[in-house]
Amino acid sequence: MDIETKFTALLRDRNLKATPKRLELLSVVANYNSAIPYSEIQNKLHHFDRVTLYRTLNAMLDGGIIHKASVSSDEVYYAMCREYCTSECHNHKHVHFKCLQCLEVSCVDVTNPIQIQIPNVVIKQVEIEVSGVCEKCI
Amino acid sequence: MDIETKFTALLRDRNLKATPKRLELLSVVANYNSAIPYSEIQNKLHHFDRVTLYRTLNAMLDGGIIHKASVSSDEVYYAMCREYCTSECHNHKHVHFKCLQCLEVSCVDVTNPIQIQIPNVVIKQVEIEVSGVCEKCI
DNA sequence: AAAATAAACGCAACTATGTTGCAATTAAGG
DNA sequence: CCTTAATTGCAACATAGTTGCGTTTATTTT
Ligand SMILES: [Mn+2]
Ligand SMILES: [Mn+2]
Ligand SMILES: [Zn+2]
Ligand SMILES: [Zn+2]
Repeated sequence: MDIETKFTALLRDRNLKATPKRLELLSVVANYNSAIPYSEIQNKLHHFDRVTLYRTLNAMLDGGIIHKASVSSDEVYYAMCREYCTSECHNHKHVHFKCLQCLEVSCVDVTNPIQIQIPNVVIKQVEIEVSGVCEKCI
Repeated sequence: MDIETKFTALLRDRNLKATPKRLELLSVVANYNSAIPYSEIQNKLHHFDRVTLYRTLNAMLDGGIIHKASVSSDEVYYAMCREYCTSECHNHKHVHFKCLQCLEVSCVDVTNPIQIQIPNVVIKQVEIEVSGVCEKCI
């Protein structure tokens, strides 16, 4: 089964029409070797209307198909969800790493499970954003 | 030594003039019982010019006097720096917790040190954003 | 295969924050 | 009190977010 068929099935599974725009956006996000910055999506999809891009991204986020990987509140990055996610629950066990040199953001699985405890508090979600220097930039 | 004198000294230490605007902003941020959302700063300082607020916040961030406590990319929250920080290095050992119920964001010290390791990568900074339900909202 | 329908799309319009330049004001030091 | 460099307010521009609405289209129904 080719990637386009896969995306079509994925979209329909989330009750979203498999339109050319959505398939194109997904292929752009999926084919990027790391988390893709918003500006890069714009570059690659400059023929999209601004609002369409906005709504398409939101639909994918809401459908649990992509997720944000923003690190340190500058540009927003997007990456495919690997696990099964929904709008309410993005089940990511990984962390986001941003290289301060090449500005690449990637989703990284950590071996040792992160244990965070806060007294008298119910923890629902933990997001970890790591920055430093990546393998290529050392 | 009263709080205003303290802030004046703090500003001068970072080579920033201790102007009434800056002292007022700092007192607003410091007197808030948790991390203060941007909109709340605006409410309390509606007599500030938009650009002045923008530049004052930036000066405080750059001077390592306040820091951002943004959680999940909605509104930006600000809090006083407790440790000695600079623009390049905000030395925060704490995590940011956001209550999904009351939307309060707070800086929380964690007892057990968080250990994150990523192979072939130099880690410079780790930011942890926790969300859930706070003590008051349980 | 054609028709029906609900969703998706493009365009216009508006809001909000970020950002810069410049002239006027003001804090800090002598 | 004077000087000077920093700070502030205003105007102006940029960009992302957001909504409404008429048109188009993917998918379902006949
Ligand atoms: Mn990720
Ligand atoms: Mn904090
Ligand atoms: Zn790198
Ligand atoms: Zn709460």
